[in-house]
Amino acid sequence: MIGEIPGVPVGEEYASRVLASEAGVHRPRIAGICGTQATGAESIVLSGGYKDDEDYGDVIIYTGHGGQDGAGNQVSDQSLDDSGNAALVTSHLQGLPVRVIRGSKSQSVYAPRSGYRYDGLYRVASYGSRSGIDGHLIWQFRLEADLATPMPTVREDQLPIEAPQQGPEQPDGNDEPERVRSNVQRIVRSSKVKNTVKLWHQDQCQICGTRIEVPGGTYSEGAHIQALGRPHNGPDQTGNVLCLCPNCHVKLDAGAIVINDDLTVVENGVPKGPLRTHPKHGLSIDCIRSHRERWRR
DNA sequence: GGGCCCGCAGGG
DNA sequence: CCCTGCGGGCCC
Repeated sequence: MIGEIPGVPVGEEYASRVLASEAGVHRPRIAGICGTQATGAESIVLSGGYKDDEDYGDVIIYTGHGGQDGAGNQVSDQSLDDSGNAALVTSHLQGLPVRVIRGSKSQSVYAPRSGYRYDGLYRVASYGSRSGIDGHLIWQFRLEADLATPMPTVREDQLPIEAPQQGPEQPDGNDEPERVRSNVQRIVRSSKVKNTVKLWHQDQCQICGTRIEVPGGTYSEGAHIQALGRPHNGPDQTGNVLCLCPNCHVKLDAGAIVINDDLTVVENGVPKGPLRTHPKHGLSIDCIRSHRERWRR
């Protein structure tokens, strides 16, 4: 289950991983990432197992899993083929929320004194690879707290991390990027209907054929033909959704592209060829007509 | 407190 | 099915 677990408030504590698992907050009993490439990540645990992690409370630099020996040393490179890491990529590409759980073994000042604590929803703002402390390739994910997610409590026996001091012995400039809460983070609504359509088309744009491939995944957008809500009142059904690249999505939404009843794509009055279709993906002619009527000119 | 080893659920 | 993974308890 992606997002909040009903009945589980932010700050809920669990004495053990087994109890957190039974509550559904973080189902795996050992692994730090729960999820798959297809669904995205449900939840992650910060438990001090990866020394390259950084925890600033509302921003977390989370290291993917894999490549370790039993003693917590990186002995080989990490990969995005690893299901947990690929799940975090999907969460980024689809803008999905990820539950964050902090464990007492984390070195962070935000770690709970004992056991595990659910700390709310975060988004995967970015990700990338680098050489880790132990010299092997690691993948890291920047998680940013949702606006509704409160700053976690600081352990009383530890001081919060001080910002780097500006002193005369400091070199000019500042390599440390300013930590500012990004409230322009794009939050893409994801629905079962859109995911179904995107899966049928394997993220290939039904208009231009583009399939955006990035490390760890592919990207497309589910676009409603007839817009939802007033005054258009389009249905949230697969017959009213297209799998599109971002460019064609904008063109469809703003009327640069309309579709004829015979599924010919028309861009600014010029026929461009047939819409790509899939046998399981029946389209609503009513919705196509309604969209065309909206942009009659 | 550290090392060990027995775990199980989730995922391919 | 087999394998892995930011446990956890027990022994020393």
